[in-house]
Amino acid sequence: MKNKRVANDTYQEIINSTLSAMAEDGIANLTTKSISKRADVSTASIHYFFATKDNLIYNSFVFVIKSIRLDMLTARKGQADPIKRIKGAMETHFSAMHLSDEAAYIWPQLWVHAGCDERTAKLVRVFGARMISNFTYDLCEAGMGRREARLTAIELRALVVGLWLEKKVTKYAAPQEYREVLDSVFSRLVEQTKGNRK
Amino acid sequence: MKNKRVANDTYQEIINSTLSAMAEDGIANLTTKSISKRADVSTASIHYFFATKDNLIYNSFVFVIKSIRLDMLTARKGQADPIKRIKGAMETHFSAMHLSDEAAYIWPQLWVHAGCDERTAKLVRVFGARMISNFTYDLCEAGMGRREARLTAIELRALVVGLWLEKKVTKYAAPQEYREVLDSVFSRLVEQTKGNRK
DNA sequence: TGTTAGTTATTAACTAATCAGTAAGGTAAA
DNA sequence: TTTACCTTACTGATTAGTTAATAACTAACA
Repeated sequence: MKNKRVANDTYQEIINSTLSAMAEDGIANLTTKSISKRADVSTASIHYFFATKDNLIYNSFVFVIKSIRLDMLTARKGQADPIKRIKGAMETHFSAMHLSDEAAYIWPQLWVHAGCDERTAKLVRVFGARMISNFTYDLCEAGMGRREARLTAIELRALVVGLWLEKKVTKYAAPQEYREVLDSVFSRLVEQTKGNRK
Repeated sequence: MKNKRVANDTYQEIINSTLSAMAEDGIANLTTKSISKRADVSTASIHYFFATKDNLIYNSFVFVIKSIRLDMLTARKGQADPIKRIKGAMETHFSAMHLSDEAAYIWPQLWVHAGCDERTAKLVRVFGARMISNFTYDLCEAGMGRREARLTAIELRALVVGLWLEKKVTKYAAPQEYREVLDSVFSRLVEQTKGNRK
């Protein structure tokens, strides 16, 4: 009954299992055994594909970042209105289509890991910088000055992260309240840029 | 050379060491041994004071939350202007006076732990809810309607969390830019409530 | 066409190190 | 002399990672 799967399946299954184990029990309780159980492979297979546990964790994070970046790119495409482009990107962050609900708990783990692993830190930094850069571009197109656009982009990015964290992790407001906040931010943004579109 | 410290010193030293070990190596690499080395006590002492490692982690988090809450209360006191009260609270979050710079890395760990430990989740929830409640009260006093005040409070709270996380963990903007963002948010807030103070 | 040689995927069984927690006893202050 | 504090020395469980063997497929060749 060996070799029942192709290699690529097993590789991805190990990553999926890593993410779901991490989401459920936290990175502190993540073991090769718990991962191997979920993926229904031996612990040796994990080392066959990823060499070390650390490397597996890093590659799982790479997968998450890539997935979200892809989703955001798709959401941006074919959207002519720059403010709507930002809205789409922010909402993608909330829904995270390609990822399971479990995997959404990965973000805080990513931040934690970035705090003590330079490779992961770089991953997070590059992703965030690109998001701010995109938002700045969009806001300029909507008629904002360069400086104001950048500051607003930083603010929007922080807002996504903050709202997302509160909704997913701490949840002390009702779910629809987070949506209302997001909506009111966008009507303010539309108001702010009204009249000076290029 | 035994018994060189009083119990309370050791107790607190273990908590401090837990926090700094967590900040440096992450909760995943937190061991009783690494803590005992930092605190310069035996691992048995940790169990003498806290029984289990889990309990030690929880109590360390309690200490962090209590410290920040105390700082925020102090910052609020004697400040008549409601908007400045909010500003003070948000800035406290950034400076976190009583805590070392290291300990500031604790927040993401707290969120992560809250994701898989109900006791910690409650701690975080109660703290955040109180902050939103305070902000809502202040905004009402500044002349906002109840509903708008609550939504703005949620937004401000998310902004603190987001900006703080980006500044401390991901840092892809320059340090003074985060300050500029915070300042522009407050001038907007002053503008928004101008004229309708009670 | 069937044999074989080689590659890839996978495992059971192991190891050496490390882990959280315990037991028993020592020390100093009250 | 009791009590609170703290240690050394241990334990059994668990850990990440290794090894040696093998199953399953691939392609070259006879």
